Amino acid sequence: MSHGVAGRTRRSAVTADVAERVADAMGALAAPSRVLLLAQLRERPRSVSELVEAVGMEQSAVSHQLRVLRDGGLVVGERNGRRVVYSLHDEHVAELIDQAVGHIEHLRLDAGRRRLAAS
Amino acid sequence: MSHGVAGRTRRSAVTADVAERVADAMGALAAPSRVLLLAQLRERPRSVSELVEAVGMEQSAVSHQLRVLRDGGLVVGERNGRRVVYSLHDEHVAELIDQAVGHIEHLRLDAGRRRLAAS
DNA sequence: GCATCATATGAGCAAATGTTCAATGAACAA
DNA sequence: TTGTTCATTGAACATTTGCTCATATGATGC
Repeated sequence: MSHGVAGRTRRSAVTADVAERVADAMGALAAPSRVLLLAQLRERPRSVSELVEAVGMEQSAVSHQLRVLRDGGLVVGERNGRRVVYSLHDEHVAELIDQAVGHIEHLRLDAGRRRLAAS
Repeated sequence: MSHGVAGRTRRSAVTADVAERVADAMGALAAPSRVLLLAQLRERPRSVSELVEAVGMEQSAVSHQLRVLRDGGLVVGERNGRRVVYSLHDEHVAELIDQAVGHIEHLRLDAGRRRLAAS
């Protein structure tokens, strides 16, 4: 965990700067197309053309979205001949995806409870 | 992590439908202003006016963003006299925020390594 | 009733986002 | 070299987002 004082769950304050970076990273997960791409890469590394076939988007759109994911530090691409093989940046990203998907599963359970509760 | 048996990491496939809901939920975390609001609420429930003061946004903007968070199922608001007190929807949301912030801390360590690796 | 505080909501607008189309690059084969 | 395949990039465009301003709603007190 963070480098705080021993033991206690002492979360450092979320400054405007941190908030912006968090928003940036989450923004990378905030498009269905990118979630699909990440889900594919969570299974195993794939080349761009494999991704294109898997998610059914235009090749150009996939490249654009991969760029967003790269800039967000979520995936890395390695050239291999003509192909460029993408994979998740690391285990931590995989966990982040699991957490996000898990959140959805969790939410379905009590959907419809989201309106403002009157006094 | 999730509630699966160890080893058999059988994650259900991420369909287009799931991807869209995940993107929706992450979209709620994809604005600095909303991250700031959530960070405040993670500490303790707060009324709208408290939030306004804490994050330094206009009251109208805060209300608009709270609506997004409500629609996303991340927070709930309860009326208490003239005030409306908001809090995180549940523990799971708190964990999601921690995870997101934790991801940032994690990322700073190897920033600058995000360009496409040439062969 | 009216005045005031606390919050929500709608219109309008600038900025950001996600896609497609067209062009460019990079690796390989003939 | 030329041609082909795989991928990236930029421009244009429609859509969405997040804000401000103005107005509405709701609760409380006079």
